Amino acid sequence: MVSIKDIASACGVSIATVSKALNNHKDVSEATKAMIRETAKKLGYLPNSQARALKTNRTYNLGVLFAEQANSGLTHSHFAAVLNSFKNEAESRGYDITFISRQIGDNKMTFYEHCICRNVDGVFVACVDDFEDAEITELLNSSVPTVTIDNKSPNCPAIVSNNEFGMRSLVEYAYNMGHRKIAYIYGDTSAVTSTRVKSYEDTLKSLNINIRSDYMLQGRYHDPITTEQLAAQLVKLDDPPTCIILPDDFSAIGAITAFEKLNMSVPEDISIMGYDGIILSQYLNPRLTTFRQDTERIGAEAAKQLIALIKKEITGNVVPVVIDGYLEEGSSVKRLTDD
Amino acid sequence: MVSIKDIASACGVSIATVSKALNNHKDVSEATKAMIRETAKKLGYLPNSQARALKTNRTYNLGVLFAEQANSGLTHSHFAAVLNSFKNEAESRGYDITFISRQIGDNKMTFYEHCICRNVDGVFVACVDDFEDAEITELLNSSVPTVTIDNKSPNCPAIVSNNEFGMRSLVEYAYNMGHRKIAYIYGDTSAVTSTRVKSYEDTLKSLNINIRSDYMLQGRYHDPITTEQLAAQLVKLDDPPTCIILPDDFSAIGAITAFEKLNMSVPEDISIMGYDGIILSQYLNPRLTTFRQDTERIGAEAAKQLIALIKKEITGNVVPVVIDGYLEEGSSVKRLTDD
DNA sequence: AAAAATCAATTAAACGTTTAACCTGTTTAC
DNA sequence: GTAAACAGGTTAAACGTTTAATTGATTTTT
Repeated sequence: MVSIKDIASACGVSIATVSKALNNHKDVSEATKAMIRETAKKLGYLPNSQARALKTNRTYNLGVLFAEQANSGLTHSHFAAVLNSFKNEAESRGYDITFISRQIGDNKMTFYEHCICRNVDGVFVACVDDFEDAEITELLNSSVPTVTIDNKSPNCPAIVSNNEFGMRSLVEYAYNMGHRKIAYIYGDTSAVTSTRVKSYEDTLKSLNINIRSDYMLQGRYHDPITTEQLAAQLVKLDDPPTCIILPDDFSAIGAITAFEKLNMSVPEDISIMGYDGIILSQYLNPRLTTFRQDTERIGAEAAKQLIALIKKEITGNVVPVVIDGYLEEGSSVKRLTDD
Repeated sequence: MVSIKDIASACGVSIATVSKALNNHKDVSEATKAMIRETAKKLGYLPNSQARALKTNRTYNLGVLFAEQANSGLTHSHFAAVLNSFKNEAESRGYDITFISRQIGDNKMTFYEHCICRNVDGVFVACVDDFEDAEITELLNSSVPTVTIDNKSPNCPAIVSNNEFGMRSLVEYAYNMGHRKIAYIYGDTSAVTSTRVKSYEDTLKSLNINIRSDYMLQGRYHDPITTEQLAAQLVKLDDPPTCIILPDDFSAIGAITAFEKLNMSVPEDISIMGYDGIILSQYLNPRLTTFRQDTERIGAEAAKQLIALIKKEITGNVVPVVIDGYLEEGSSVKRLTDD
């Protein structure tokens, strides 16, 4: 590969001059710069990013931590969409993105160690549902600039979807459609879940509806199998709900499966609502009423915040950026006549 | 950060000894190795991957080129699934993956140049439908180890899904269901498309069905909008087809939309078939009959081949690895009574 | 007992950059 | 006319590794 040294000897100047010319420093004459740039192009010179990083400690590389309990990875529609917009935004600002794993070559390591080895400028912790995990906290408490989504940590900027508003929208929608027996299968224990659960309860209260513990079941995110069992359980209650809110759209498939097996039809016999608003949701039968998260903005905002943090334009102690969404009305909720 | 130098002075040995000890060379005594490893751990030493790469020219980093005309990126279910298994396989073998863009910092560059700058060990060209593109050929003809999918190039190993078999399966299935008027909306011009078109034509011939040009329309991959128009066009023919094969499952949504608007129901009024077998396909209404590609194996095989190529265990001139799939029978094709 | 081989370490150069410090010649200031 | 400022360079060190060449001591061979 052609290096700065080759350009230097071709131009009859020192390598320092070449470096400064290519980085457009002020103490190289325009004439020399022009000549250096020209020969650089002619020789097909390309800077070696690791040599540069070694000196400057800047890699223009962002780590992405993409792991969750369900381990669906990139096939997880919602997170894939978030990552996609993160990627687009980061790339347009000159940053590459690299997935953070637990190994480089033969060396096993923690996520944090991986970041240090690779010297990423910062890391986007996406698609993580357990922020209590030892490896995650190690990373979040480290000096590596970090941005998270859906996590309220004092340590690093966070992009949070407006889960309070989202859940309220869903419950109020069901209420307005005449439902009073609204069940909720919620996901794995997490900040998102507790926000949604609180909002579910608060909204019911504000609507003067009693909170029933038999209508609240802990399920799992992105897990149709678990959801299927729980949904079946709910409709077999003596006093079953008329509407069920599911942890996410993909899990809603589980509920649909459960009702098919029980020969119940949606929304005639039972109404359901999802969360996320993935593309799939609008092609399910019936179209799913769900709360659409703005994945486009979430990802882009995460990239902006992370880069701002890297450039020290902001500090870690910021108030989370809240991204709104909207209720996507499908046809999975029946309007009850007795309303 | 703690470097090899710190360990050296802590242990009272030279940095060379430390390096060799940590890389487990033979010419360091076991006792010294043990002591060095111990202090390395105690000091929290982590190797700097760019310094190492600078000397060794091995980054343990694989580039991924992920771009197609529709520009749906990671939200493209089929390619996301392929990438996911590629990622899993690569990571389990100690390789990181980094997306290849056209910029690093403020420097704009071609894909090839990006690979050189970052010094990736190899690159996986996925999700590219135009292998004639100047930037793609520049990369494929370069010295960068490369693996492609769905592309037959003499230059680099390729993983190809068995499109001949896939299309034949679909056509024969339709035939066996009694269909004789089988149309095909095919995707953008590419090796995949021509293989499928040829297989479509060959299969019809072998079944003694005439090939009708009005039943063959060029559409686009992953583009429900275009497909919607073309599907509508097909059913308005004087002698319309009874079954339509679509370029992929996502585009099938376009056909479904078209028929909804025309008040036609699937499969009662018209039968359709997709291609890919994305998760979504089995939750469409009706469930889509489609040819399921083995994304799991395609991605994993791509990673294996690429790493083998990097390690020079294989040369570039290999016969493409063909991955089979299977027909996923849904309920979008009607059994015709007149059979 | 001398020569050869082996072991365990060190020295020093190299990978491709960046950058602080220095140098030299010209211009400006008064 | 001399000092100061500046423009446009160069030198050399450094970033954190790896590794070929070397050294010196011990062991083995004959």
